[in-house]
Formats: sequence, C-alpha cells, structure tokens
Amino acid sequence: MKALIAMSGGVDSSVAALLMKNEGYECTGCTMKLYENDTVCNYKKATCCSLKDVEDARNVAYRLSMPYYVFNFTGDFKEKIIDKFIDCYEKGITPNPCIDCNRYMKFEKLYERAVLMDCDVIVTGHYAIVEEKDGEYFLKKSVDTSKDQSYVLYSLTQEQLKHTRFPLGSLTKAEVRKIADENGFINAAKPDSQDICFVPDGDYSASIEKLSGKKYLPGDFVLKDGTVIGKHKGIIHYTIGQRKGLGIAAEHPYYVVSIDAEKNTVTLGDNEDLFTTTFYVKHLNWISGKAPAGEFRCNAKIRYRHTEKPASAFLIGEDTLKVVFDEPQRAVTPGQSAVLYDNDYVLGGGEIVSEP
RNA sequence: UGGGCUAUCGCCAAGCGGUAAGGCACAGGACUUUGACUCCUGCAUUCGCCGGUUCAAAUCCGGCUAGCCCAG
Repeated sequence: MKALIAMSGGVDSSVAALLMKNEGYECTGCTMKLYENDTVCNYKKATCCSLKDVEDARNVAYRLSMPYYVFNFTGDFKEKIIDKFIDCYEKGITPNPCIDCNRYMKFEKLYERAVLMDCDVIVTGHYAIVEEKDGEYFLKKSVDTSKDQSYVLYSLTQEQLKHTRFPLGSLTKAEVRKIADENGFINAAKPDSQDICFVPDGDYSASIEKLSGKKYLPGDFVLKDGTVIGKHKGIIHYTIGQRKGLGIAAEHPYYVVSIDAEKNTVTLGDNEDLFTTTFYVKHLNWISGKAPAGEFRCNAKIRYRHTEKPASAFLIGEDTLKVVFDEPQRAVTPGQSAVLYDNDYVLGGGEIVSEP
C-alpha cells in the first residue's frame, strides 16, 4: 500500500509519517506550498510555508528515508482560499479559511496528486478518527478531545474518507510529542501552529487591505434603534460578538451584534443581544453521503472552539438546514461552519448563513 | 447683568479632612490550526487655576477661569 503524507513541518504530521511507515506503508512525504511569503507581506514570522518549515519536513522525511516533494499550490490557494477570505469580509461575513484549506487543498488538490502518484491513501496529522463498518465510513472525534479536529473535516466524502488516514486519532498531543522526541525529530518541541497561516502578526484586516489593494470606507456604529454612536474603520475589521477594537467608551462594553455591508454599518449591542437559538446552514455535506430524513436530534458546533450543544435540525430546502439549539448560544456567526455531531460521530455540516 | 450648580485618567464616575474606587476605552500577555469571546497584567505622586486654614486638603475658606441651568 502506498501513502502520501501531507507534512507541514510540524510535529503532528511528522509523527503521522512515522506511524504510517511503521505500519508498513510505502510512504512519500510532501509539503504543499500555498503562498509566497512576499505576496502576503510576511517578512519575519516562520509559518507553514516558510523555508524553515519545508526544511523541517524534508529533514523528517529524510530521517524516515522516504521520498519527499514540495507541491506548488499557490495559484489554487489564492483562488480558493485567499480570494474567498477577502470576499467574505467585504460582504460582512466571517470566513474560516482553515476549513476551506482542508476541503480544497488537502482533500481535493492533494488527493488528485495522490491519485496521479498511484497512492492508495493520503495521510495528515489531524486529530480525528475514520472508522469503517460494512463498507461505510464514519468520521469520529479524536481520543484527545482537547485537540480534536473533526470539526474542520466535515466536508469529507465517503470516497475521501476511504482513502484517508489519520494516524494521530487515538493519541494525545503529549504522546505525539513524546514520540517525536524519542525519534529525534528536530521539530519535537516546535510550538503548535496558530492564527491564519497567511496572515502575519495576526493582523488579518491589514492583510486584506494589502492583498486586495483596497481601502475600506469608514461607516457608522449604530444601536438597534438606529442611533449612531460612533465611526467604524470599515466593516472588514469586525465580526459578530467582537468587543475589542471598537473604541467606544460607555458604561458597559459594547459588542458587535450585526454587520450590514449594504449600508456599511455595524450594529452594536449588549452581550445578551448575542444569544440566539435558531440559525440556518447552507453548502451542506453529510458524511454518510445523504441527509438525515425529517427532524433529528444532534449536537451542533458553531465554531472551532465551541463546545457542541444539543439541538434539533431539519432540512427546509434542497441545501438548507434549520438548526434550533435547546439553549441560546452566543454569537452564531454567518460564514462560520456549523458541524453536527451524534455523540462522537460527525454527521455533517455547512456554512452558517444569516437568512434561509 | 444678577442667582444657582458643576469642574477628579481619553470617556463615564466614586470620594464629603487622613494620604486618588470602579466601569468603558487603550496597551501587553495567556488561551487557540479561523475570526471572535474569555482570562491575566498595566494604565492619574495627582484631583480646572492661584492663594489660605490645618500636623494633614480632591475633600474646608477666598479669588480667578470654564461649562451648565434659572432669571432678564
């Protein structure tokens, strides 16, 4: 069996490579080059596409004596991830580029390459589990629930799951680091990745301005009743539930409650105004390949760092799901992904939209 | 022009003779493979100005200045 390992240069994917090797797979390592550091104006920080990371990945691949390649996916990454990222913010919604990167880069582009290379499976360092039973594949949370990444994988299809391996699914992060250390991997103690990989210094709005070359117009901060209480710096700077950076001094903190791209206004309110029970999801994918029939119970997760909460859901259209939480949840945000679980199993998910 | 009220951190605001609360904003950090949220830390040697009383004043007294309100 041949495996193509997606290696970022970090500990996780390095250990994933090792484990596949140990399982007897004929392994090939690779790193996807997703963007040029100059195009995103990143001059200092080491990120997943820096030379350093490629060297780390190459180093581990060499140590495991497996062939190693770098694939240049910069064109696709710009089109599928960066452009959409910018477009979303311009429309007043909040994207999750990591979700898109998994969907389009790792499990589409890379998968195509794997097929071309005659590989049977692609392998990543995600903390998630694929289970097979009677020919059907299931996506399940990892054993280390604090590191679980099944959320970002809800877009996978049966076909993709069949050809994917997540060797870290039953390990904890501590165990992974230990394995890396025991095997002398140079990245054993490398910090976990964080922030958006193509955004230097965590300043995403500055990146959008540089990448798009546009200036975003200031507009009004308004209250629910329409009262103007200040000027905002351009809607791309805000997301639902945001408190910091508003610059408005008041008795209580203000939070962004909604964003109107048409009127170029940002509505502010109290924390209590952010809690809602009902929302809609589009661009659905079901792990099983087909949508559950009728109304069903599940746990819904509305952002990467959200603990999934009990809800009822049912399709109200071809590709539109209505979800109703048992208890109101804070800052359900259009553009973010909602993923539905049945206990530890991912049922599917999609993108939260403001209107059905 | 009389009469009254108020002047404390960028904003709001405690304080009422004993040596400057708090909230908001802001900055830095933690958390985190998205944006957020959250958490931690920092943030007025100084109380409109000038004098006076007192061992001691943002707190009492006088004057000045500014703003607000009521008369005209």
